[in-house]
Order: sequence, then C-alpha cells, then structure tokens
Amino acid sequence: MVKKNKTTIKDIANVLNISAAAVSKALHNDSRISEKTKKAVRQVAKNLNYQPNHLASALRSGKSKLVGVIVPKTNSNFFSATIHNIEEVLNEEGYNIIITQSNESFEKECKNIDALLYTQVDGIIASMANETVNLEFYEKIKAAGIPLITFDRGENDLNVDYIGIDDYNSSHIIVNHLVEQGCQRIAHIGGFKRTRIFNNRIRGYIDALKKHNLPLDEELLIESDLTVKDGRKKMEQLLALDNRPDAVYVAGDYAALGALQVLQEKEVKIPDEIALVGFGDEPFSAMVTPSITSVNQHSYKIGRIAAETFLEYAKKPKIEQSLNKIILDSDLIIRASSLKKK
Amino acid sequence: MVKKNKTTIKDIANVLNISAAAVSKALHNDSRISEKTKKAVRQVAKNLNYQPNHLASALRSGKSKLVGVIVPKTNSNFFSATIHNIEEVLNEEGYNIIITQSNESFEKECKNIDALLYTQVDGIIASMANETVNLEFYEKIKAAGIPLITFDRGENDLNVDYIGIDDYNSSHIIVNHLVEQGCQRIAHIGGFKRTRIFNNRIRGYIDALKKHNLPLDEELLIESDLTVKDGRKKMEQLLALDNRPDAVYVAGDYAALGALQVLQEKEVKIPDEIALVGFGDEPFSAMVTPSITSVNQHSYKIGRIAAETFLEYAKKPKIEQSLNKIILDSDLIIRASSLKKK
DNA sequence: TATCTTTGCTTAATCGTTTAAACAAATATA
DNA sequence: TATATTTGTTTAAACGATTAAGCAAAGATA
Repeated sequence: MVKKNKTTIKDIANVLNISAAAVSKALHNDSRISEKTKKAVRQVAKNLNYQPNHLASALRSGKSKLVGVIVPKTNSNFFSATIHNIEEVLNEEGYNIIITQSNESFEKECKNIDALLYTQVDGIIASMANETVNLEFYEKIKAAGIPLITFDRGENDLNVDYIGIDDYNSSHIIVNHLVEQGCQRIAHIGGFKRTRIFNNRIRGYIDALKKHNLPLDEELLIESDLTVKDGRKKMEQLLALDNRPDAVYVAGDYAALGALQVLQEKEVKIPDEIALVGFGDEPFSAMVTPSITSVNQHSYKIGRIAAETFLEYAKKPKIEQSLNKIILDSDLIIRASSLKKK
Repeated sequence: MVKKNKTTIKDIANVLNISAAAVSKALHNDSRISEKTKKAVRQVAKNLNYQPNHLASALRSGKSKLVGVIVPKTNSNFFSATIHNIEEVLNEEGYNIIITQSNESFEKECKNIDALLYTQVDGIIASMANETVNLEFYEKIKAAGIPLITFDRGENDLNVDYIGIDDYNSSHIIVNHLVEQGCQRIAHIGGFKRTRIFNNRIRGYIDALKKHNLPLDEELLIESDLTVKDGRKKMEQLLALDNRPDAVYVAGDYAALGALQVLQEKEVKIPDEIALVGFGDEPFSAMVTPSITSVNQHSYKIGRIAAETFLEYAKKPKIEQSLNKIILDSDLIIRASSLKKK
C-alpha cells in the first residue's frame, strides 16, 4: 500500500530518455517543445501518477501561490462566507488559501502571522482580533514585502488596503429606522471602543441621536464583548434602569440574541415595549422568534474585493501599499424585532 | 518601505565570514558549533531580521510540517471547535494546519485534496462532504503515503483511522429519553442514508423503537439535507399527517431549528403536543425559546484525538494504516423542547 | 614523541523544479 | 553554396536550507 518515492520530473525524463528540463517545459506547454514530446510527457506523467512538488517550484520561483487568511473566528456566518468568496476568486488564479483563526486573541494572531510568513505565503488577507492594538506583527508582514489586505476589522495606522462596510452610516440607518418606529430612548450595546469598526458604530449612534435632537444618555451607551452571555448581562443592566429604553441597538447579533432571551424571560414585549436591532445578519437572526432586525455586511462582496485587491498586487512587480479604503453600503434587514404594527 | 531580498542563511554567513553550513548548524544548536559562534549567529540573525525559508527546509527534509484539514463547512460550531483543538495539539509539535472547506460539495472536496497534496502536507485530517460517495480522491491521499485521519464523517471502506461519536447509540439515548417523557409516536427527520453517520442514526432510531415495542411507521422516517429550510419543509410534512407524531428527533440542529419555527408558527405546543430533539448542540440550540434538547459531539475530544493520532503516524518511519475506529460516547443535553413538566 | 580524540569548522551534494544560456540539427534566406 | 534563422533539445546554475563527509588544529593519551 505504501508507495513512497513519489515520481519526479526526473523519472519521467528517464522513461523517455530526455532531460528533466525538457519535461518541465513540456508540462508548462513551452512553445519550444515539440507536440510529440509534449504528448509523450503528459502520457508518462499520467501513467506514473506524477504530482508536481509545490515546495520545489515555489522555492525556485519565489512564489508559493498560497495566500494566508486571518480571521477572528470561523464559526461566524460573516467570516465563513467571506472566506468562501476569497477562496473562489483566488482558486481561479491558481492560488490556495491557508485559513487561520485568532479566536480574538492577540497572542494567537501573532503566532498565526509568524506561521504564515514562515510558510512563505504570497500575501495575507486579514481581519484583526478584538484584542489587537499593537500593530508590530502586522508591520512584519509589510516588512516581508508581501501585500496585506484588511477587511471588516482594520486599522488606519497600518496604511494598507481596507474593505468594509460603512459602520458610521449603518448606525445612522438603524437610528433612523428606530425613530421612524416611534422610539425615543434608544440604547446602544456597542463593541469595544478601541476596535475601529465598533468605535465607528458608537460615533454613528451618537451623531444620529444628535441629528434627531435626541439626548445622549450615558446610561444607555454600554461597551460589551458582544458574546451571548454579555448581551444578556448588558440587557439586564438596561432593564434595571429607572427609565428604561424603548429600543436597543446591539452591535453584534450574538449579543442581540442574548438580549432577546432576557427580554423574553422578563416578558418584555418586543418590539412594542422595547424594539431590538442587531448587527451582522447571522443566520439565526432570521430564525429566532421574533426574528431580529439586523445589518447585512455583504460578506459576498467583501471577500471578492479583498481577493481581487490581492491579485492586483500579485501582478505588480513592486508593492507600494497605502491606506486605501473601500467602503460598501450596508443593508438594514428589517424584521419583527423592530417593526411595530401600525 | 519595501524590503525585498529577504535575508538568508548565506547573508548571515557573509557577515561573520563563516560558511552557510555553520550558520545552519548554529541555528539548530548543533553540538559541534562553539558557543561563541552560536551567539554571534543568533545576534546577526536577529539584526538582519532573518526568517527561515520554510520551502527550502521542507524541500530538503521532505517534511513540510503542514497538515491539511478538510471539513464540510467552518461555520458550524462543531467543526470550528474541532479545528481549534486540532490546531492546538499540532501547533505544540511545530505543525501548522491548512483548513479547507468542501461546502458539502464533492467536486470542491476533490479540488481541496489536490491542493493539499500539491502543497506537500505531511498528513490530512478530514470529515467528508455529504455528497462524497466516490473515494477515489481519498485513495490518492493514501497512495501519496501520508497519514489520513477521518472524523465525524468517515467511511469504513477507506480503511483508515476514524474518530467519532456513537451515532447508533445516540439514537437509542434519544429515543429512550422521549419514551421516558411519555412519547409514543416518535418521528425521525434524518440525514442522507448514504452518509454513514446519518445511516447509523437511522438504524439506531429503528432499533430503539423496536426495543421499546413501538411500531416503525414509514411516514415518520424522513430523509433530509438538514438545512433550516428543509427542516421546515419536513416538519410541515409531518404536521400534515392525519396521525401526527408526538415527538420529532431531527438529525441536525439547523433542521431542528427550522422544525421549531414551523411548530411555533402553527402554535403547536412544545414539548407537550410535540417534543423536539436535535443533534450537534449548536450554540443557538441553547439560546432559542424553547431551548432545544440536543446531542453534544465532543468536538473538544475529537479534535485532540484526531491530531494526536496524526502525530503518532508522523513519528513512525513507515505508515501502515487500517480501519481503526475510536468511538466516543455522546451526551444528551436535555432542554425545554423535550422536557415535560410532571 | 607519536598517535588518537575531540572540537569546530568547511566542502559539496542534495531536495525537485525552473530557466537562462548553449548548442546541434533542420530549415529558410540571400 | 554560404549564412541566418528557427526548432527542439541539453547543460548547468539557481532557489535556501540541511547534512554527510572531510579536514585542520587543539587537546588527550600512551
């Protein structure tokens, strides 16, 4: 069963009594090799079950045809879909991707970057962990001279390409919607302020309130790690207020789900007593009862654009990156949790 | 900004006026290199920001220190957690993993296998796509002489290691539980019969009914692709029966969620009119209302064991695999959807 | 003092593929 | 017929790291 000694280009050469170089060229369809030889080479390659050795060609050419992808976690619909689309675009051009997850840990993210650089990837497409504030390791990627594309969670200071939705504006859309529904005391369970996207959502929330002449109540603006558990906790905190909110905008669907549970347990009527809006449009948001209004982040487009951006750099001989933001509009998917019957 | 020309072992050698071989040995802490030289080498390596070229060492040693992981999808809690644990174990031994998803497509899975073999991975840990019946590509892995470990979704015919839970017995545990709750007409929305794990769940269901002297009603045994959508459809189908079931055991949590939605929409009381049990213990199962009873698949253990099994082979010089099943017990997590108040 | 060991390094081959350069043979051009 | 061009191939170096083998110098042993 164990057939070690994989067949190499040399084995094919020996069978046909030609040089290894000729075989290599034949397999790459070089114009200087006769059709006859090419056919023979292909036939023998097939017979011997030849599989090219990626390590050797990558070493020689200096291109590994591998692209590293760093995401905080894969078990989120957004990231999983984004990865899928990145893969689709890159596979077409002969690239394969190495997916790594940071689990929102800075330490793990650093390890992942090292592992990817060590594997000699031709580029990295990344969405940063919540914890990441020190950009030293990302600078390492740039120092390695390979393109770095960020999406969803990026940092201006890195001065590289970024693809994401307009978080600031998304908050406006959400607040507009809630005001339209008649809500006047809108709370925000936001993500960590230090993470850019969450900061933008918070700023958008504050500015949108201002726009509608609604007062900003510090009690109603809460920072959270956006897990289900913390969503529960923060919702309980809001319910304990003397003056409860009449709407809660949660910066993540998981936390929104936690909030939903608490509201149901306390038999608060949704959306009439408190309207609820999440962010990210995870599949379960459409599936729970009541379904949760949420923001779709265009994972489809983001993945494609990130991959295409990488490919553009890959074609160029010299890489000269700069802060280049591609901001997509977001879609508010209005569902039962915020749509009041008139 | 762009520092191409990565520093190599040779650059270090030049600086110190020693040979590249000496540098290599110094970096590997060879006993035949003086402490003085070692220190100097490490210092220069650091100064020049030396990063070893994985491709070169992998080519030379024949070991890439990469392990391929194939899963149907990453946005499932089970697979995501398994991957995480595989990674944890392998990282410790200096291995990195390449995650690929088949999206339940046979074609994609084949492409992934080719890509992994091409990348010269030292082994593959895989869970097969639903669609996969042709094992030709998996045989290719074996032919390449690298270890193949399967988990969750495997095939006896492959004759390789398999780690999974006892699906057959899980069905027994579920049926026992439902009978205990007083259910007599237990339906099963199962996965595809051709997939081994789902087939085992179906067989377990049938045998468990027999054990309890319950008749097997063909109307109550339905095949499904286990998506939310299909879960809805199949539940509607069951509700349309003249003689409705009083319990439904769904072979996947997503489909169970779809079923739950339909039950709620039709205002069927859960669990009193119809009790519901899912499979896989996805996070949302605990989070929806009512929470769904489900089976925990020990993603933690499965990932660890799969990785450890690979490591064992990696240590051996010759690989001789055979059908070697490690079957773990499953845990039934009883929740509101099936627990009747007495 | 002569021989053996150990230490610390160098040389050179190697992994499998790619590719610039060389070259012989066939064909075209003047 | 002599020269230039094209065709189809070979030779050899290279990618960067590893490692068996070799070797000189220093130290140990008899």
